[in-house]
Amino acid sequence: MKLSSKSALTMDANQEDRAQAIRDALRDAIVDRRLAPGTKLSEAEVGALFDVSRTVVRYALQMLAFEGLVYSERNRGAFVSNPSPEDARQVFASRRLIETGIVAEAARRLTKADVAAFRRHLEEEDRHKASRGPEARRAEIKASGDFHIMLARVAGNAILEKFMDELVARSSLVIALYGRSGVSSCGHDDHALILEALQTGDVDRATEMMLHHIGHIEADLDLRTGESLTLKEALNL
Amino acid sequence: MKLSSKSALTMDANQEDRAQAIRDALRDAIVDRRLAPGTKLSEAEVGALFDVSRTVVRYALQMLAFEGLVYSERNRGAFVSNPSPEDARQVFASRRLIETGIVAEAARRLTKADVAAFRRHLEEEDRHKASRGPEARRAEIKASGDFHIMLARVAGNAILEKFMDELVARSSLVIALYGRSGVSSCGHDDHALILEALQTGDVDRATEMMLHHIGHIEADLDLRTGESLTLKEALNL
DNA sequence: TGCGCTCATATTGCATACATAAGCTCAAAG
DNA sequence: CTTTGAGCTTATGTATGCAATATGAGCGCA
Repeated sequence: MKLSSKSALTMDANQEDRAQAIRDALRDAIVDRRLAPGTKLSEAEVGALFDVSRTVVRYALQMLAFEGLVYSERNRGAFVSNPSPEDARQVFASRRLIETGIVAEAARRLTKADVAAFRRHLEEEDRHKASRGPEARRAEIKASGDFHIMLARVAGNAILEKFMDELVARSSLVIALYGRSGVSSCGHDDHALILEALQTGDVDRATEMMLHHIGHIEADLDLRTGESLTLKEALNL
Repeated sequence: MKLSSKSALTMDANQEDRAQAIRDALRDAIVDRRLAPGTKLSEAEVGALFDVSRTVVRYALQMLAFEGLVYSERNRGAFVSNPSPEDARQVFASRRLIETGIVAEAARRLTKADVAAFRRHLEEEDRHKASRGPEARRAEIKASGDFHIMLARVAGNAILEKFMDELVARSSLVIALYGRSGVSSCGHDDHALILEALQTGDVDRATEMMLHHIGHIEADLDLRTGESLTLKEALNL
């Protein structure tokens, strides 16, 4: 079953890690909400879909578990994470802290090439924002996260960059779960404002913009649904 | 070969994950410098030492790779990480950022029980500091890291706590590699000062103490040794 | 009817076997 | 004497088989 080629996954020059490809595919699916929180990710099933053995699948699932997108219980298997409202708050509290530092460092290191890359990225974000349909919205959310990952890369700290990768992925899941408006991520062109502040070297303003931005995202969440979601969790478990 | 029992590992109520036990044992060995950076961690060899199959070992090695204590190259195997001076700087830059946030949050949440636990811990640290011998120094370094992990736990953010786990482990490796004085971690009773500031609710002072503390640790490193270590890297690879 | 128990089934945990790539030895040629 | 390459050796990547455990059905009993 060559379902692997159907999975939006290239698998092309596949001499490289298939486990990583599977991880990416699953991550996309989770972040895009195609896989609902609580969904069981059976090793055999995933393996059949990608035409690999359980060994490789286990490897991919373990990576996702480290990122927090999947949780696994011994002798029970792996499931798509179902972050609680408290988890969501912690994700954004962490982002406030880390992205503040990233902005400060990125402001010092920003090159003209970086600015150009950011501009291109913002244009792409706008394109997706202008388009309609679920596919465009998917792309928009992904691009929105990529902005923050780009910023982390500019900051030049590989560790913080890794942390941001994880936080962005978790954020996407949280937004998918608790997001109210469709275009939850960046209705305010916050990214453009942040870039502008960074260009002028105004670190304080860039930091403030970043905090506002994160605030916007979090404000769009509906984290007060406690009861029904707790019930849902119970059902999923 | 019941070498597993020799490995300072309990393996006692071993119905739980052996992979995790192996990971912990390897982590301790790496952090304690019993395993030199660059050392190859052969799956078969580790498996023989712990009397488990390669499957379990791979799982443990993968976890360590995620933590950054081990790096693995495809078709070549896993090796103890050999962080560069730049890596070391990034570790401490990350710690400055994250521990600042942790201190602020911990100050708000600190309970009397927490204070008591910290006091007990500081006494233990002092005991180790007073003792002589490599074993005591090992224990001291470990206890020093545990202080920061305890603090992260008090802050009540599971994500930041996980990040700190990783950063403390990486720090230990870096200190083992580049530390100048033996008692590199906390010659100044910084931990006591931090706790004191936290107790009085003086967040600014606690933050300042923390930054000083991290500064002390980093100042004790000799990160300017570039050449000889690069050579060593070449030899190890 | 409701509760608990046993057994069947499916899935994971782990070990092992096979496939494949990297490294090494040694020899031969320039 | 150096260097290059073929073949061997060893270790990793992957698949698969077996044992152990959790889930669910069916049945018996209060």
